[in-house]
Amino acid sequence: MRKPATPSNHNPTALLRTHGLRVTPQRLAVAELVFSKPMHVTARIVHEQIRQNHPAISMNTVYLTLGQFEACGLLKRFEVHGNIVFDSNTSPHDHACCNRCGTIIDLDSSPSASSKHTVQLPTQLKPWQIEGERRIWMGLCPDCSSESVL
Amino acid sequence: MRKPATPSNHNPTALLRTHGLRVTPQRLAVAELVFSKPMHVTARIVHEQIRQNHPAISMNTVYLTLGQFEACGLLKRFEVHGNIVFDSNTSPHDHACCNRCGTIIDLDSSPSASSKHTVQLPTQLKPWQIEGERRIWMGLCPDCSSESVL
DNA sequence: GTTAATGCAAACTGTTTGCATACGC
DNA sequence: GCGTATGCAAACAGTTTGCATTAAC
Repeated sequence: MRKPATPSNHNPTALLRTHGLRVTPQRLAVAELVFSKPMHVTARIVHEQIRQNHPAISMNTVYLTLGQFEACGLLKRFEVHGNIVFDSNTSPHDHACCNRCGTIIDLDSSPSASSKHTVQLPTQLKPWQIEGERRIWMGLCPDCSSESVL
Repeated sequence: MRKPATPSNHNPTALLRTHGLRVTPQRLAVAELVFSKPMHVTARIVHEQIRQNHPAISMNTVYLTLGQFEACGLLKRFEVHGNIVFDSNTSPHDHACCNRCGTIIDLDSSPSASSKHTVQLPTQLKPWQIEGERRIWMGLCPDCSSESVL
């Protein structure tokens, strides 16, 4: 039995260890949840989900854990409608958010879109030291927009 | 003395009246502040400013008034770092925000930029009913980035 | 006089902090 | 055993709500 050369995202324990984080049941549960697939979660959602198996987990722990995952580069944080949302897809991409149901989707960085990401720094920002850019589209998702017609 | 054909932004009283809002001293003070020039303000900032001349104005009134101005289309609301910011520039444009000092600037909709605004709807969003799009650049403004070198 | 705006206080949400205890290493 | 993670509670900021009073029309 040989250790894999690179830690797998599918092995939360290894993932925590390689980032210098102690492996605790709570942390493991959060990791299993948020790294199981690309997703967008708030602290509240994580807390509710984890509490099903760990009834005693506190919001404090959830916030701390998500913050540490972000500090490690495992999660990205953004805001929508005043809520902090953590995204397990850490590659640069835009989002769309449904104003009615709150669904958030990732937008592909298509070839044309990705060139946008790298080139089009507005000339006004040349004297700035830009660290990143966030773009979010707002509107109604297909489900909600069809409902609103009815 | 003749009434001008179109109400001027420089006449806050007329501005309120043409939008069906009663003219009260507090509302007038808020209007004079936020429409005097393009600016970005939070409810707290408005409250602090107005209180210098209207010591009794409440946060409730500020929130209500800003919300009404938004409903009338006189202000646009966006978020940055978890704060609700009201923008008296209601034409579509992007923002840049300094992560250190919090300064927010408007980005010009240059010819090339404005074409972006109209055309580049990601194909993924075709089944969506998109109402708008927000883009914000984060980083250090010229002042803060030069300080960080020292 | 009718209706809406105001101010006060309280409620509420999301987030952060302090601290004693429990537990991974 | 050492040092960090946890849970609890309290603090905190920003925002919203309820309601009696006041003021605009």
